[in-house]
Amino acid sequence: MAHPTGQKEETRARIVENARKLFNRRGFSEVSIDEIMLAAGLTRGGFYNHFKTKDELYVEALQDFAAMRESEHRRALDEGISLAVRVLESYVSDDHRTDVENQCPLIALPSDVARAGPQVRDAYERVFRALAHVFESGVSDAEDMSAREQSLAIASACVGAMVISRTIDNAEFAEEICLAAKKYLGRINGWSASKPLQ
Amino acid sequence: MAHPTGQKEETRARIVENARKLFNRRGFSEVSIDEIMLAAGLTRGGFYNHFKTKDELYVEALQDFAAMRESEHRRALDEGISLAVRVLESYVSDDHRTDVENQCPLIALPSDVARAGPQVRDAYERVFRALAHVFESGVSDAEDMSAREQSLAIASACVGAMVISRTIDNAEFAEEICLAAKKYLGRINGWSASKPLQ
DNA sequence: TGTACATCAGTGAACGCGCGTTCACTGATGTAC
DNA sequence: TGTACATCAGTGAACGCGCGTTCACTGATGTAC
Repeated sequence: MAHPTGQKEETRARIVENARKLFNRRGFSEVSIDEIMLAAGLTRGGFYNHFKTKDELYVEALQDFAAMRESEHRRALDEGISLAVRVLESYVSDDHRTDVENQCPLIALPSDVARAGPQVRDAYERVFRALAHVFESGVSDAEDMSAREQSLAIASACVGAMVISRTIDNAEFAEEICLAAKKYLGRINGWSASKPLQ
Repeated sequence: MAHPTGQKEETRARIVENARKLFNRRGFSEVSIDEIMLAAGLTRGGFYNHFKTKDELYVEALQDFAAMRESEHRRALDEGISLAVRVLESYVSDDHRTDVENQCPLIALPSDVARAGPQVRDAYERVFRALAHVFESGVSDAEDMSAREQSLAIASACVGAMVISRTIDNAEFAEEICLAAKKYLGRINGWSASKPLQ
């Protein structure tokens, strides 16, 4: 080893982070390796010291996000915090809509992922499961619908509202959709910011 | 005019239709003009007799879909048919999920459109408004939420369920999400296949 | 009705360009002695 | 402690390839006479 310990890992992480942000903003195939490396303060050629292919980086970027979210949720759970309300509030929000770089990839990349390989799709599914899991703990089993079923519907509704509002050009209408969805879901579940569960 | 009347229009429509299906399946930038023209039984070079750029075709494909849906809805309205239930049933369904080529572009192309120009995004918005409009007629104003607000939430929830379930690799899970969302939305609104509104 | 001509939808080769990937090289830094 | 050497993360030129777009050409068909 003729290099400082951990430097390679740090560089790799920097590439992944910059890639995630660029992918979020402009999509997988529209972002070149050149751009990613430049954003990370490096040059084209070095990419292949870290990744075998561009696809491998894509998987990595999604897994990274999934792991981050999972550990956030685990931490909150350990502290006994009920997340359902606060996740709904922050996920389906104008801040989240406009913060493109750090947006949830469920929102930023659905079409890209739908056409990608199984590893990429698995990583995406993992992010979705984490989101649904949060809601599952915020609802109760009902006679005609299990908490799990409800959580899948709620999570996909959150994603849908954000996907649509990110795609709509008209900011006012985008915001309206965002707010309507938040209100609708909160109302159904008896959730509100002022009256959090537990 | 040294050519049969309407032939050029017919050819153009064939190109648009094939493009729409290919875009739905694989996305805008992943489909080449060569492929589209081949699918329409023509060769590369002729494309520019019909369109100035590839982007123009993209707009056309979306507008075509929007117009089709709008006229379908108008026809149903004229016949006094309430569409909310039947659109929910058919939109959030496994048939719709797997029929990739004829799928609603709201589901197939959100990320692509989010990065496209204003004309493309306007055409996409038009498709969404048509969907929301259908639901608006199926709900009533409530004390805390107008019918319009509810319809935006419902429409975006439908799209979300389908976007997620199309992206998920695992068919069983995809189907579960689809069914859960349909059940959830139907139940909230007192809609069911056996008990349609009106 | 028959013939010469004009039109233009469609053809296919060619062009630039950008991108993913490869590769020979560099030079800073850790290690052996 | 000081010096020679080995390593390997990072560099940047070069490669193929595919794609959007252009363009000179073709040939079937409608029109003029």
